[in-house]
Order: sequence, then structure tokens, then C-alpha cells
Amino acid sequence: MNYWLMKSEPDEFSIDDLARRPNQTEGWHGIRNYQARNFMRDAMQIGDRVLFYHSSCKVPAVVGIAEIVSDIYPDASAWDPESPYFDPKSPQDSPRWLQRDIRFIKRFTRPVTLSAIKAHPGLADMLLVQKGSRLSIQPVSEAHWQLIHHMAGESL
DNA sequence: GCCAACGTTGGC
DNA sequence: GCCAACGTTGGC
Repeated sequence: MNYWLMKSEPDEFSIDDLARRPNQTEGWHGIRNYQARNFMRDAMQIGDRVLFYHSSCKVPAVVGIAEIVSDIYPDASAWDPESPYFDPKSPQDSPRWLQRDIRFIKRFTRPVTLSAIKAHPGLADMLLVQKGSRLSIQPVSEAHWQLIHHMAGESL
């Protein structure tokens, strides 16, 4: 099993939105970065755990946990001219953009803020806090996973 | 709203 | 294949 961090802007789609979805599950569409797509396609597996991260908001933070619950499949929003994620260069017969379904597991009672992550020496090599790292889907080591849980006051 | 750090695009 | 111009991300 692998661990991941996935970013979402809470104004667009928050962890509470995820918790309110049917089956508490959402297709993670709209990824338009090749490196993030490749992680999803090649390295992710059903059952992998996800740190759900709120970005571009007042208090950026890991706010909870989700789980990967599907294989990879085409991101249909790339074919929808009405969608903000429309990509005219993604052929119908060879989809450029892909997605998986993720399911809500829990919301942290105590989110782990970006500033707390930056302040913790044990998390200094997290991809999230590397200079210029903008990846919206990134791998997380088991040590970092456990540390984040500890900081959130959650058991594993 | 600013802007640094990236990623992508397209002319050559 | 180079690289300038442009677009995006995301913290602050």
C-alpha cells in the first residue's frame, strides 16, 4: 500500500464536500499535470491512503484522510466543452487525462496546518514543503504519514 | 493582489 | 531541440 497527498481548493471541493457525496466517493477529475497523472496511473493502487489537503485558502492544511477505491479511467471532463477542464487536444480514442475515485475516510478534528508541517524538522523533506513544489498529487512516505497522524492527534 | 517557481506552447 | 513567451499554482 502507498500513501499520497492530494490537494484541493476547499472553495471548489472540500473534504466536507467529499463526505457529502453519494457513497462519500468522488471521481478525482481535472488533473491536468502529467506528473500527477502518471502517479495516478502508474503508482496508485486501490486501497492506497490519501492525505486530503486544502490549498489556496486561509489556512492551508491536511484536513483528513481518504482512500483510493477505483482503477484508472478516462477523465470525461476533458471532452466537455462546457467544463473548465476541457482539453481539445485529448482525443476520444486515446484519452490524455485520467482519474480514479476516492472515498472519504475521516476528517481530522485537528487539521495539520502547512505552517505546523514547515515547523516540524521531521517533515522537512516532505514534497509539499520543497521549494516550488506545486504537484497536486504527490507520494508520502510511511514515516511522514505516521507523523502527520501523530500531529493531528489521531491513531493509525 | 502579488509574484516566484514551475510547466506548456509554438516558432524557428 | 532550443528557448522566449505565456499560463498556472499556491503561499503570503
